[in-house]
Amino acid sequence: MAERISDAEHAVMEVLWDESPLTAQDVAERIPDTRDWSANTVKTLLGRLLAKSIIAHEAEGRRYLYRPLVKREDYVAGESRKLMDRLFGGRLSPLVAHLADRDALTAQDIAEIEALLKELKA
Amino acid sequence: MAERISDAEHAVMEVLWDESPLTAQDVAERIPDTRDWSANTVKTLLGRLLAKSIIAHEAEGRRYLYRPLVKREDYVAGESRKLMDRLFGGRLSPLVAHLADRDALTAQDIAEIEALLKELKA
DNA sequence: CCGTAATGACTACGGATGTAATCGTATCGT
DNA sequence: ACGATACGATTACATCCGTAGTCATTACGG
Repeated sequence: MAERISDAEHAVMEVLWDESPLTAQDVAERIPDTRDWSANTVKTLLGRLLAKSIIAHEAEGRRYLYRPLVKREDYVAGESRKLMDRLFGGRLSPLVAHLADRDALTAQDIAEIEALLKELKA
Repeated sequence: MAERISDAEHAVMEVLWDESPLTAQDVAERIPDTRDWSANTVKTLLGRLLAKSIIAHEAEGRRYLYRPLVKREDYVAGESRKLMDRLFGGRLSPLVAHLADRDALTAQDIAEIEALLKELKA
């Protein structure tokens, strides 16, 4: 189950998380243009994701409709945690400190995070 | 310059960031036991990091002392930003929301982050 | 019915990665 | 001086990844 999603595969997943089920062609069309992929490339990636049981497909006539089996939520949670563990000893505050330091924060971000924390304390 | 550091290479870097310069053998000894690597494996990784100019070596007698050329700070910043961009549209607050939600932050974590934000607003 | 296009399956292939063995040489102990 | 040893350099090799081409089959237009 805990199969790894590669970078290219992730691009496919983002499409399917955004909308599903989709045919292979639909997926290919929705891949951001910055990735200049042939339709075949997308099909290969769908095949690999299938093999890893990260997505599933059901026949629709002579082709397939693809849908995610893994929730974006869970993927994102896993990746975030891995980063936090690997680079920040599993603690969130150093991560925040780090990014905050590098001026990744707007005033709105700050307000949002503060609200969040207030919520947590309550 | 912007050469990628693989996962195995990262383990080597952590050792060198913690203490340097070190000989290949010193590095091998300091690799966490969970990675059950032969000394040769470590040397291969040092060689690859050298090739990518992520570390440097200077002769010490008939062997080398290795030291990082890239600061951990910078590496960590890059990785954090990549994650944030890839999964959270480049915004920090959803990341915090996510991790906060999934895992109890200690009161201390909360306090630390709040202090940080207060600092930023000032 | 027949050629053509669409579609999934299979195959390809260079580069990165994880993990090491082997080789050549310099050194150290005796 | 000689054999054992310690090192770096070179080579190995299976797997994964990015990117795609080719093949077989089926449906569709004419």
